[in-house]
Amino acid sequence: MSKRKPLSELETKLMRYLWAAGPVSSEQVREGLAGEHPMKEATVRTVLRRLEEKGYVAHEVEGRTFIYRGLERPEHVAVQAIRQLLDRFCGGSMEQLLVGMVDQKMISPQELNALAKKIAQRRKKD
Amino acid sequence: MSKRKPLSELETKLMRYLWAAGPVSSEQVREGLAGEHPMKEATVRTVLRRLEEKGYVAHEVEGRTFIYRGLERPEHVAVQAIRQLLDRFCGGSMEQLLVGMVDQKMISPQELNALAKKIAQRRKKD
DNA sequence: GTTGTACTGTTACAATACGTAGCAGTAAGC
DNA sequence: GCTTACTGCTACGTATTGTAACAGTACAAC
Repeated sequence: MSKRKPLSELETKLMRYLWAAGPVSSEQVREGLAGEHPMKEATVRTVLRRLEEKGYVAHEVEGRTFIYRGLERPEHVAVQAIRQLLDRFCGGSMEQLLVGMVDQKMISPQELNALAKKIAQRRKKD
Repeated sequence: MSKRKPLSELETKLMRYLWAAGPVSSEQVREGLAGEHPMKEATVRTVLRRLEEKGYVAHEVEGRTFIYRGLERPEHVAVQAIRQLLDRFCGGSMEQLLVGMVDQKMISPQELNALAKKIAQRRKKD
């Protein structure tokens, strides 16, 4: 059940680029990240391959070129990671976690309340 | 700014024990985890030392013995990790993250709403 | 149809991180 | 002094990560 290997630092960078730029070739990835993190093209391909092994991306062949795309929305990856955090640090208690967020001023009680309402509202339209 | 190394699997186990058991010696940690994860005492001490280097625990000397304690509440460690997740995967948007949680049925809109209210209520008493 | 060219497939290797310890040193108590 | 109970320092195999070269192959252009 989605007990996937976590993303390393560099892998995360590539994923972010994939999510932002949509389906791209390895060369495009290299160019896109050249400023932030220069790599040889072979390096990029290795990381992409590993990402595919880990199940985060897939590729399709276009002509002779592999076009990669992220398999999941970033929020989903984040949420899966949070699920682990919950178990590991908060005994699975979502309340504890939210309280912690408020404590650390990650979000104010007002904002939290407003967001919760907003989300509930939007959900009603099913 | 709190750009700390993350906890490994085993390190997390030790932290959980420290949080649950309060200030303890390395030997106590070993005994406490003997069922779940048997280790030699030297191993326990190495992990504790690394935890201290990473800034998760501190020790004080009692007689000849080091007594370790966790520096932060577990929820805080979780929240810090979430902060990173937010930046890395949701462009810092808390809303996106909460929506993701609801999408993946980590929490229902109703529960979220109720918790938000509860937390806001409790906060008012300052 | 030979020769580049543009890709992918395979393999390698150094640097960390992790789990697991051993051994040396030292202070305390007997 | 000798033993005990600790800590300090060091080591080491394995896995992961970042980095990449080299080999093979198919299309493209002569």
